[in-house]
Amino acid sequence: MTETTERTRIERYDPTEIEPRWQARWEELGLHRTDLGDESRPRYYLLTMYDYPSGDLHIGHWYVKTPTDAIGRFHRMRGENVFMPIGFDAFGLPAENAAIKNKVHPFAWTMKNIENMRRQLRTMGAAFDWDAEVVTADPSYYRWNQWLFLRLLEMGLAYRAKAPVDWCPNDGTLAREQVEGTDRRCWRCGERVEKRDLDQWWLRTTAYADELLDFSSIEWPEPIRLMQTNWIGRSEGAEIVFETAPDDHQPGGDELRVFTTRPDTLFGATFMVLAPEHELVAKLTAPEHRSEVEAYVAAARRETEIERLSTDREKTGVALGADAINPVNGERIPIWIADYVLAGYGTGAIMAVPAHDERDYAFAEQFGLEIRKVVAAPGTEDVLLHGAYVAHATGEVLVNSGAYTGQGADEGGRAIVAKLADSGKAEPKVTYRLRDWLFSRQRYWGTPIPVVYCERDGIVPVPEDQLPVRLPETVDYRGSGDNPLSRDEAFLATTCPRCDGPARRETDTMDTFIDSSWYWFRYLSPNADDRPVDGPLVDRWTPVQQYTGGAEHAVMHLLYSRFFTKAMADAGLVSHREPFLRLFNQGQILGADGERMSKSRGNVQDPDELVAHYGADTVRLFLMFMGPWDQGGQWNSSGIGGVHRFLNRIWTLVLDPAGKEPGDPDSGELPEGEDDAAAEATIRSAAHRTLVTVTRDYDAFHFNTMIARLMELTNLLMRYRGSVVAGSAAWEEAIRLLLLMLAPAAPHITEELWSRRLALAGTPRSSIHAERWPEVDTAAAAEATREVPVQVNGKVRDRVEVAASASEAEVEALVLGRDKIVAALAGRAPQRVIHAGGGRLVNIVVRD
RNA sequence: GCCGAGGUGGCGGAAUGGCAGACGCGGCCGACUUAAAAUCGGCUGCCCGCAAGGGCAUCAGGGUUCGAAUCCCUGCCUCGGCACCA
Repeated sequence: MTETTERTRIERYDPTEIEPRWQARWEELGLHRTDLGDESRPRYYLLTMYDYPSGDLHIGHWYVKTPTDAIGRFHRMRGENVFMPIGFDAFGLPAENAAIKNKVHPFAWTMKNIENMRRQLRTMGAAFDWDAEVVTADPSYYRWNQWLFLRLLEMGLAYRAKAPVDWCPNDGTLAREQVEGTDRRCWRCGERVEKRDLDQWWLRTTAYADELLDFSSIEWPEPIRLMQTNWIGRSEGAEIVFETAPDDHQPGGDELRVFTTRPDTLFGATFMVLAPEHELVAKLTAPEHRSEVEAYVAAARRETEIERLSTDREKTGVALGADAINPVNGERIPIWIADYVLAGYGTGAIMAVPAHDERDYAFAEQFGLEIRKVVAAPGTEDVLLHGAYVAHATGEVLVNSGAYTGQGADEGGRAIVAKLADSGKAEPKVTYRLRDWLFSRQRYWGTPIPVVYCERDGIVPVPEDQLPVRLPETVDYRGSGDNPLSRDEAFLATTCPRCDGPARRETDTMDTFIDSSWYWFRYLSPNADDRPVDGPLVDRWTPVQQYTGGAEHAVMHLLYSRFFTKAMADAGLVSHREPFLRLFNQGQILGADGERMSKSRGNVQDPDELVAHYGADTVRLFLMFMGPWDQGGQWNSSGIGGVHRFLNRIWTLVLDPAGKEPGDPDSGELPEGEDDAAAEATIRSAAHRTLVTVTRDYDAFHFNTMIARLMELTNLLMRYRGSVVAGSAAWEEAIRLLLLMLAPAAPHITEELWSRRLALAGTPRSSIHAERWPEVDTAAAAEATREVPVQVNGKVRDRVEVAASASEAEVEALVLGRDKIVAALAGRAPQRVIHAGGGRLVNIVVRD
């Protein structure tokens, strides 16, 4: 029999057989169940964002989860007790919409999807601890949303109030961050959002505004921190009190408070602008302006329904026919209303300083109002303005500012505030862009808000022992507009817990972001039926060490979770104030067309198909190999064969080291100039050097280069396959290291090969995933010689091979004698010789 | 408009002050095969040259440096976030 036919007997690498077998086995062994009570090892809570059970896993889910799994497996091999739970964000609109469309109950639809996703998730071979699973639509979860809500209510962090809110005709009320784009569309359905005055439930996120700006105890990516910082939008300034001036139609004397970040420009205030919704508008409007003002206010109410093209459209507004008095100089200045002043920010009124604010400048130009320069950069005091001067130059001084003229702008501003403060006309003030979180929703498929409305006692919380307030199972959730729960008389009618009189239940449900604001705590005790979170476990296991997920949640989920953690800390439920110590945002996988993957575009890559063809290990590896994890990218499957071939080579290498490929010209020969000992040293050195970089790459989540290094090692071993050193101690060690290093990324093939090797060696079976991460042998990793590139004036002209231990003087002597260098120097004397990077390179500097 | 990330072969990308293009895809050539596939080996940035060798090259332009894809300045382009927040 020839070697060729012998070779054909080697079993083919067949992931479709191997992978389900090991997945079943791991589950049987409970390999991925975390003993939360194990204190013998350091704990590592690794969290990846749970998913909405839309029904289908797409490649994007794999892109987040499989590298995260590799991180978890790596940490486990490093001796840590890793907890990697998973669950489902199971409340939300798509279930309800699907229910309306297909006439299935949202619960049935959701649970069917979860079933399917559990199956798909298992095909990843990820080490999720399924025992910790939570499903937020389950009463055993959402009752604790209700419990937490009651606690927040007690603490004054939840409240009900009437305010102009964002309203989508399909989806009802929305949080501010759920309204997207200049033209203000609903983040879910894309419909135009309107403003409505409604009584709604709010969470007082603004109570933690300053603390939310402090990231000093967490390691989050700079872009996310910036986005949150900008979203919170802290502005320091002053509140200044203007008074209305008396005139024919009103007596004056009303306070008009404004917030400004530029009190130094107070002398430049030449008019005031109120938001159209401002409470004093009606009172201040002069009779001859009334019709015009009322028309403008009405138009502003419809504003969001009107085509809004861009933020730099023309300014509009109308004068009220009343004046205010500038407290700093007693000057009368006209009061206008305009929609560029927002009712919801600051005091809903501004002092307009056209000379030093672009918007005020545009408005003043539009309506011919006075523009008075009061701040000037040094030497520009007499220069005419051609636009608002807003820059902050050093040495700016006040001009046209009465007694303050000539003072530095900052110092003058402080002095003006201090002076006015004496008479109660000003106070330093900090204002935030952040608003409280509107979390009540007029939909069925969410957590019922546990309060009742009593005719006698008003709003009464449902007592704890009556939780959960369950969602009624049959309800007419079809149709739009009003709230489905309000159509269910049986749900609606109740008695007041306080007076036993007739009462009606709240029919709003909670925003699903409530569910995700604390779910990682619940993973630690998903079945506890007497408390939301387990104090001792929470103390031991949280904050989460590493969180992974998309950056699209920057100002929603990630900010809400920080808020909840702080609120829960203040409620005494947890002992720390930040949820996630380290955050990593992986990039997004786009469709082959460069667009977001979506069913409607038809550009969704189905992972099941790829798994059926190549196996999960190949898909995992390919996703990690594509590029840096935080970068994402356009889907293009054309390279996946290369990764699959890599796994095939490893398979061959391990199972058939002595094989000689038919047609391989070098097979069986050692590289020229290498004897057995040298070859073994080369192999050992390569394996240990690979271990150094691979360890570093796992730590830094640089999976693409990690895999490249393993490919290099594989390619190197491939050159020795069939030679006398194949099967040597060095070879065996390299194979062992290769499998261990690959195990976190490709768990199935490595487990299979590991078990076969153990069987061959007659050693008792054990999982590769229970092995310890190998130690580097630094002596073996060292190389005997190094190659030094030699530059002349920065251009590489030669390379020399020197002993690793060669001194700079030795290298220099050798280099200067080389033919190519002598030629390149062309008789010129070296002016300087630079030995760079600890002997990595030599640069000879000569002058022409 | 403001804030942020980025721009490197035909393609994904590597190198974050020291050999530009690791690794992979694709392509070309060869081995094996009746043949093809699979597999294995070699070559593959562009230009000049038979070759040895040389020149050019990291969006564009300038600067710092012995040395720049990397640092600085100016501009262009792509992607993400924000949307008149006083």
